[in-house]
Amino acid sequence: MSIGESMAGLKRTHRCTEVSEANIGEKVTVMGWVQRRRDLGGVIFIDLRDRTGILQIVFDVSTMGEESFMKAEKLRSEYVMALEGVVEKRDPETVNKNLETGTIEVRAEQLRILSDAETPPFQIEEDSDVREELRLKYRYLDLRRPDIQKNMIMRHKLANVTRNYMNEAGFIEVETPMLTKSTPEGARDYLVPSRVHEGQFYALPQSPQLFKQLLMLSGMDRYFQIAKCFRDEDLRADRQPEFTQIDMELSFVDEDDVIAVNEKLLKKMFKEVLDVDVQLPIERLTYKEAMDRFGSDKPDTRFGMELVDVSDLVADCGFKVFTGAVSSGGSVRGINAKGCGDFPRRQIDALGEFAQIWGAKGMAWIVINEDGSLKSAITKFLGDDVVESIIKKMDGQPGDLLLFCADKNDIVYDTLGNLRLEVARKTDILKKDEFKFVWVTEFPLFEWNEDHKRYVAKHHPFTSPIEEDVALLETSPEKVRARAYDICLNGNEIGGGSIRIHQRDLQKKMFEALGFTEEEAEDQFGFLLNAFRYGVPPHGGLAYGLDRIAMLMAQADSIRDVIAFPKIKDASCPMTHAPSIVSEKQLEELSLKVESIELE
RNA sequence: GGCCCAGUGGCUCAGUUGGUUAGAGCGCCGCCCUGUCACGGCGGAGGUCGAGGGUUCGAGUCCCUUCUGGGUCGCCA
Repeated sequence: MSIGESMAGLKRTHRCTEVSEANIGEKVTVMGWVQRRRDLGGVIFIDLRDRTGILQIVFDVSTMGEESFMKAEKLRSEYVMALEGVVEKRDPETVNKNLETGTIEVRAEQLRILSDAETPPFQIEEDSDVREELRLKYRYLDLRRPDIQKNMIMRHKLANVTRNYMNEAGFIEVETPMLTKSTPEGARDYLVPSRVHEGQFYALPQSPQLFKQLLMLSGMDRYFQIAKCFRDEDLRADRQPEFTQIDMELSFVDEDDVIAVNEKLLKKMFKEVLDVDVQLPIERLTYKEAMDRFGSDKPDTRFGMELVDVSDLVADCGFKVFTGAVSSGGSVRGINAKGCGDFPRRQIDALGEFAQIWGAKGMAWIVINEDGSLKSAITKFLGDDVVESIIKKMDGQPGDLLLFCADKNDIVYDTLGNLRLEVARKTDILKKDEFKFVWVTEFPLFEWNEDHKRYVAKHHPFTSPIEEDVALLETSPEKVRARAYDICLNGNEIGGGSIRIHQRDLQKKMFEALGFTEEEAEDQFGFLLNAFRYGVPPHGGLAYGLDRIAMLMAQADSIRDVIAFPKIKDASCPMTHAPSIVSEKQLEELSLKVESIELE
C-alpha cells in the first residue's frame, strides 16, 4: 500500500540549498526527494534533493523519539518528504566540501512522507550513462537528474535574456498562428485535417516567415517571437521535428543593421548565461570565402587547416587524376594536417574511406617524414618540381600530412571541408568551451535541384538578391547572390536570415525564376503579393535555432539534452507513444479514411 | 531508403579459438551498526544473453532474417 501523507499545516520555508549558515538555530521546513539514505542504526542521514541541490537531514533516535524514527526508517530513494527541523552547524570533521550546504545539516523533528516511490528503473544521478532509450521512456525521471535540470534552467535563462534584450531593443513579441497554410516549397509540412472543411488541411508552421513579413507591412517596426516550428523531415543529433526559433524581423534596415542588433544580442546571451565574452565585431566571410578557405558554408573557425588550391601547380603535371579534374573545370585542393605525419597507414586509409562519403573518388596524400623525406603514392606521377611547389604552397613541414582531393568544385569543398573536421576530431583539438562565431554572407540566391530539374531558393523565395546581380536573374540565376547571412558557431549554423524582397515586381520575378506559374504563385502566396500592393517597408530579419544555441552552451552532443520531451529518430515519443492511431469516430468526423496500416 | 555501431539480471558492463551450473560493480530486499556523506559488515533475491531460424555432439559466442536504439548520407526552401 502506498503512503501519501498530507502536507496540511506545513509550509515550505526554504528550498534545499537556500538553507545556509545564516539559518543556524532556526526551525525550517524543507521538502523534496530522497536522493540517498545512510542508515547507521541509531542515526539515519538522508540527502534531500530538489532542483536547487542537496541538503543533509539527520534523524537521531535519541532526540526525536522511537515512533518518529521508525517512520524515517521507511524512507527509500525518491520518496517525497516534508521535514520540520532545526538547522545546525556541522562539526568541522564532518563538513562535506562537495555540497553547497556542506557546513550545515537539519536535525529532524517532524517527518511526513508525502509520497512513496517505486525503485526507479535507473539511478537518478549526475553523469548517468544509462542508455538514452530508457531515459526518454522515463523522461520525467531523467529530468530529475541535476545535469538535465541544469540544461533546462540554462535554456530558460537563454530565453529570458533574449526577451529582455529584445524588449529593450524595441521589439514587440507577437504570436503567429500554429494552424496555417501548407506551402509545398521547402521542408515537408505537418498537416492538420480540418473538421469543418472536409478534405482540407492546415499545416503547422515551418517558421513564421510570411507572418513576420506581414507584421512589418503592418507597421510593427520590430517584431520577435520565441516560436515553435515544425518540419516533417528525418531527425539528426541536432535536428528535431519540432523545435524553437528565436525569430525576428526589422523594418527600414539593411544587413549591417540586422547584424549589429544581433551581435549585441549574442554578446549579451553568452555573457549572462555563460559569462563568456564574445568579441565584437564578429568576423564576416562571404560564402565564396567560406567555401574556398573552409570548404563549408558553416565553417568551424576554432582551428586553421584551411583549404589550399593547388590547381595551377598541377595543371600540367603527369598525374591524370589531377590534370583531369582541372581541365574539366574542377580543381585540386589540399589541407595540411599539421603534425599528423605519424598517422598509421590504417588511419590514413580510413580518412580515404571517409572522403568517399562526400562523393570523392579517392583521396591523395603526402606524408612529410621527420627527416624531410616523403611517403606518398602520387609524388612519382607529379614530378619533383611540382611536389616541391605544392609543399611550399601548403607550408608543409616535417611531420605533416597533406591530403588532397581532385574533382568538381562542390565535391572538393565537401570532401576537404569534412576531412578537415574529421582530422580535427581525431586529433582532439576541438574545445567545447571555446566559442567562435562567424557570419557568412552573400549566399547564392538559388541552387540547382537535380530531382526537380529547376532552381530552388537556397534560403527562401522572399530573399532579396544583391542589387547589382538582379540583372542576372533571367540570364544566369546561379550567379545571383542573395542578401542573406548565416551566423555560425563552432561549425554549426545557429541562425540565418536575409533582407527580404519588398517590391512586388521583384517578388514576382523571383517566383518566375523559381519556375512558378503565375497561378501557382497566386494560389500559394497570393495573400502576400496582395499585401505588397499596400505599402511595404524595406525589411529584413533573422531566426536562431534556440535549441542549437542551448546545446552548444550546455556543451551537449545532442539537441535532445536541452529539450524537455524530445522525439527519437523516427519522430515518435517513447514516453507518450505518439503518434498513435485514432478511433474510427475521430477519422469519420474529419472525413478521413486510412487506406492501409501494418497490423502489429 | 542506403551505410556504420550497439543490444547479456533493475542500471552499467565482462564473458578467451564455440565447451561444465553465464560473472562483476552499482542498485534492490533482510539483519546488524549513533556521525555518515560512493557509510560499513553479514546474508539474499534477481537472467527465455532483443526475437526467430540455421550450422554443430554442444551457440551469449558462428551464419541468415528480423526488432529496438544511436550516428550518418539522402532529406532538412
